[in-house]
Amino acid sequence: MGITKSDFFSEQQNALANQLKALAHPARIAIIEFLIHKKTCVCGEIVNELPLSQATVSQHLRELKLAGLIQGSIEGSSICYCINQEEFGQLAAKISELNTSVLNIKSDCC
Amino acid sequence: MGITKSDFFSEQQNALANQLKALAHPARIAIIEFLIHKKTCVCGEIVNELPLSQATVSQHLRELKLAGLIQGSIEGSSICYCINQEEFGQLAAKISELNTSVLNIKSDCC
DNA sequence: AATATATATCGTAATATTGCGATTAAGTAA
DNA sequence: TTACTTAATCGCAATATTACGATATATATT
Repeated sequence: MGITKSDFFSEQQNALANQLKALAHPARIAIIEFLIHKKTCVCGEIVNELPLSQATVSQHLRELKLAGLIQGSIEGSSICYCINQEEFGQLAAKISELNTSVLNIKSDCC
Repeated sequence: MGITKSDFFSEQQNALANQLKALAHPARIAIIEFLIHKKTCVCGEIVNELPLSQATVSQHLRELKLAGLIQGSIEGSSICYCINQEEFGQLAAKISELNTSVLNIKSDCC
């Protein structure tokens, strides 16, 4: 008990849940928004932007990377991060698709 | 330590993170998909659809309700659930907006 | 080589989530 | 009223997440 019963759900459901979970933290949303705001790769500045320790920010970056939402490439002694536009687009598309279906619902009792 | 430092992030960032967190579980995605599939309010059937106990499903429904993504209304001795189309649409719009910004990024190093 | 800078990882404490059996609450039917 | 049905809540155990100091790693500079 206590563990998420992933085995009983579909690949798609688990995959979507994982990417959403990666986004579902204010610090990680702040990172994404910062990368959007900078409109390019960002080396190093992320730690200074957030009210969190370097270790914690690194952990958040790791989770976004694992979920495929950002990429990092070595640039000298630091690391450049940017959004994985392809993956982010696919996630947005899935949500949009769900919403299209939601709009088709004709509720009759709520 | 260990607690999410919500105070240091904006209202918007926390609100978005909360709604995403509500969606970020395969069981809760399955619930949303089931409500979409039925195309109307659903009374009672949700527990039978999921490989989880009644108590656990009720808890997931509660979280979706707290996040505003679904609504429940009393229908005799059972409860009818349906998606809150307005709230779901707003969440989808936020993600879509983020993605529009992401598409404007011209990465030069990743 | 020695030092400095940037980032990742380890270890650990605090907190949150997941899941379920048992119970409660509230309506329905007999 | 008593029994039945439906759904929420309680209490608890297992697991996961969040955060950070300390340490490790890896590149750059002197």
